[in-house]
Amino acid sequence: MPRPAKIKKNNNKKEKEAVPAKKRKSFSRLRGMKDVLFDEYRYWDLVKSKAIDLARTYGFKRLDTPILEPADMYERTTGETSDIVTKEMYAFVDKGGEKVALRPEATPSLVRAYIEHGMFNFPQPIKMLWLGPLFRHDKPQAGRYRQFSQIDLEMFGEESPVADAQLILLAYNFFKELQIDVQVQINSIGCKECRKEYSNKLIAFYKERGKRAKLCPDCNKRLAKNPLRLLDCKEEKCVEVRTDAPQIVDYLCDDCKNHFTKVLEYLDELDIPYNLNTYLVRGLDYYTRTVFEIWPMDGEESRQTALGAGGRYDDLVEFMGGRPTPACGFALGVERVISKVKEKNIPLKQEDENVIFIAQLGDQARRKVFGLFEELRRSGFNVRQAFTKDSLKAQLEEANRVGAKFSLILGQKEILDGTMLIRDMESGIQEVIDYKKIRQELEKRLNNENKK
RNA sequence: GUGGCUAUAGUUCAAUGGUAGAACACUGGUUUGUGGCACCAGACACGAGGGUCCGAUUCCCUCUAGCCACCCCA
Repeated sequence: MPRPAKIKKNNNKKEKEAVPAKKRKSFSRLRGMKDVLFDEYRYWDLVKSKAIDLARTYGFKRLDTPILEPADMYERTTGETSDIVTKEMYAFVDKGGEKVALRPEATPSLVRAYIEHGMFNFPQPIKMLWLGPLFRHDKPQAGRYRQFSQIDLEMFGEESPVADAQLILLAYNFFKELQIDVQVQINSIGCKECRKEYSNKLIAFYKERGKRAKLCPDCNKRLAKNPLRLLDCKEEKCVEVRTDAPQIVDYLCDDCKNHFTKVLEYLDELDIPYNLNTYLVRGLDYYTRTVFEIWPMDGEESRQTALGAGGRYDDLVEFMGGRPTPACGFALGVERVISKVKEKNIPLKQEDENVIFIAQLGDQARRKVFGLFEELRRSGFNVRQAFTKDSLKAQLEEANRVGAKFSLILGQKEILDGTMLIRDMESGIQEVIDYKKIRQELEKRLNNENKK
């Protein structure tokens, strides 16, 4: 009976809309969202603490901003034509009728905070370290999630090229210390004035006869909307046309050229390997002058997803209603960095050392040992326990799992004698010790360990 | 948004048009006051819906999800 089958097939498509209404017995993660479980979290700790330590030594101070912000803040800064805003933003109207968005990037929030808290009255420059989740409704892929995290470093109120170079140095050191080989791609896209001039030249170039036909459809649109992005296209035909295109470095005004030259000089001075990439333009509207990306130096050239990116945005503070304030910054993609760390098999810190496990038998012992645990913990010992378990076997299993060096065991017999057992977990040898001398005994044994 | 590959236990993977296996992990036991090793036992899976068929985890379709590439981006 093939006929009923067809009818049902048609029904199937209609059911598609009804799926969410279906009763679900269990729940699963939303698309593109990740749970970070215990083992994975060790990598997060490594990456975050590296960023925090490094940033602190360069004088960056940490701050946080809300996850929810006014949606139009991004529309007006990130770019009304950018994919981030037009296609990927989690935006909705809240109960108060306000159009809000889950932040798709950090910089606008940080600029907003700078202005809102009158940070121009603080000693300049303001150096910020920010890290947290961002949201973009993308199609999930390698190194891309709908909720992802960035580490952001921003510097406000400093026009000097030293600032640019220092940020790049910081980013470079971050990767170096994580043992990830990277290369800095760098370019200058000038200021409002010289970029405009270059932009016109570029449009003129691409409008020369025959060229438009060779470009991909996207690039034809870009020509009207955002001509700089033509340089970014990876389509073979477009790359070919591009080779003869005018280069922005030749059109920078004196100030911009001077600024960029200095940035490069500092990088030379610091021995940071960089590639002057005249095709590098960033996707966000607010960048001026220096722009850069951090690329992994892999054998495979195919995947050239940036691990981090940033640049200068000298007009943004004023544009968002603040005083004219030069600024620059960059962002690192935490998930991408972590996947590189994993790829390189970079060793994580060792698990806890010198763990003392406390085991008990019977209610009376359990009660007594509660106090001992607290006492030892306060004295700085690395203590562990499994007081919910009754059998000694189960407790020693746990001791083994956490890699305990010694286990202290208290049972009825020991309570009566005023003693406790100390078991060396490696050798299995155990001795009876005076309950009152536990601390001394532990100190003695741990000292001996360290001497070895 | 477009395209390719995939979907079996907690994990990594098998097999099969007719009752789905292993390894590791987990729980219990050998040892009712002693972990690691060993041995024994146990629990746990065919992503969802539909079709073909006597019978589908297997073949077909749709959906969903994952991975990957494009777009874009960190």
